[in-house]
Amino acid sequence: MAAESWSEHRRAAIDAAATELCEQATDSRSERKRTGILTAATELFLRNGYQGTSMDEIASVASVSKQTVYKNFADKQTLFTAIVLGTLDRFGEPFLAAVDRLKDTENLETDLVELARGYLAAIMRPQVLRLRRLIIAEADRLPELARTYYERAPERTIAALADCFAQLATRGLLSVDDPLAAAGQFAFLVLGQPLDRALFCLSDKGFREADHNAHTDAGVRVFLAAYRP
Amino acid sequence: MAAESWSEHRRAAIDAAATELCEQATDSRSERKRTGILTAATELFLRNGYQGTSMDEIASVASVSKQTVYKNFADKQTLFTAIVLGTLDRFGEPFLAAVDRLKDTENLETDLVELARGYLAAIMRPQVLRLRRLIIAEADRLPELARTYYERAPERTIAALADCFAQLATRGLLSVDDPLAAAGQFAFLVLGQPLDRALFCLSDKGFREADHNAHTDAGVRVFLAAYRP
DNA sequence: CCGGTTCAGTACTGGACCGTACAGTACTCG
DNA sequence: CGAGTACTGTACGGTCCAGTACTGAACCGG
Repeated sequence: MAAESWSEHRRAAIDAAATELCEQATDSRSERKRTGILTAATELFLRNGYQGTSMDEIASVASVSKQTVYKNFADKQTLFTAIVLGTLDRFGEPFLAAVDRLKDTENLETDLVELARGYLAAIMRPQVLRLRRLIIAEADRLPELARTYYERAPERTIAALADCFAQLATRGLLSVDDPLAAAGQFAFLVLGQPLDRALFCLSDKGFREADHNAHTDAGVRVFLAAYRP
Repeated sequence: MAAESWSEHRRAAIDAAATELCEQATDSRSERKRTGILTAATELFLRNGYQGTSMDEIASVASVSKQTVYKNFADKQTLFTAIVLGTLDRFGEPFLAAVDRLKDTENLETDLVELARGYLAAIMRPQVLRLRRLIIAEADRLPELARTYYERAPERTIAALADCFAQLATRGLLSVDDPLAAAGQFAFLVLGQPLDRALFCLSDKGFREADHNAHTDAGVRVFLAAYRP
């Protein structure tokens, strides 16, 4: 039963990612309705939360009958997980590519700062923050989903960083004996405080770019102080 | 209106803290009922969340009529904020004292590791984690409460750490020019990854004490590499 | 021990919302 | 163009829950 629900998650996620990617191409009417439901539901879930969003509302915003919603998604949870896993994949990829590029850096310090700034900017986007909060909020009701998110977003990113740091170590640019630990330290030196604050004060725009840059630079400085050969 | 609701929060918090502190002393019947409601509601809110807890349930667990609940607390939100601010004060104090003691350390490295371990252990207690998740989950509905929690828990702790680091700097034991930034870095080197993971996988007991200690020690090592004179 | 207050128990109101049913309409494809 | 499918609109059943109303009983100060 758990496995069945799980494979359903996977399918839904793949569908979501696919439809999101090709936006509104040569799709039949059904497909267009489906994407309309997905975008409307994404918007509403991210803005009003899971409990705060009703299926009637989703149908209304998507300009679709409620019955059509239920024809495409068995129930509210299925729709929700489809959206979470879809947006997850959509936002995660670009940064992983940036991490991979860092392996070949010619100027570690500069590029590491740039990577860190991009990392922070990526995770501090309101949509990403809202998604994070949403999943944390529903982690009791949907533990499987929360775990999947954790594995496919933060953990995956840190693993990629670790891979990168290991590579840099073989090039003699870093001196790390435990790349995974170093990656975690790097991530939370850069993200920790802003992310924590944002989880509580999402509405607050108080953090300006300048602060973020200063914070990021200081974090990288500490990291390099510990791991520069 | 905002100010009024705010002062109500304050009063409720003070009441809660007071009643919690003197446990079950020489209180009149009303007071005993009130504490009963608070403990029952705390238990239920922390275990089942805000939406997952009904006022009927609270009354039932507290062995009290629903009307009595409403006589003591105007509505569900008021009761909730009273509990959050009460438990906040109850859990925050001990660690702040430990931070203060570090100012007079004779062996910085050892004591810093010990402090870090205590910090992590304190924040990884299930009750604290649940409270954190609860507040994050309701941050949209109760932004004022979320902000208050942030200021009185994480921010306050980091400020205390900064104060301590500044003191250690004057003693020549650390070399910090921005104590607040250093405190934030210390905090998230130690807490960041375990806390982030726990927010998503609360049920998962996967993190053992040994892992925590190794993680903490590594974090302190990085911190000292950057800030040792 | 007595008069007023407080409380338990319970029932009720009003509303939100998930998921389904159904009858009629629009679309698609052979 | 016609058969079959998908969609609309609306209404409905069932459930849950916050907050109120009311009655009789327990408590407490004087």
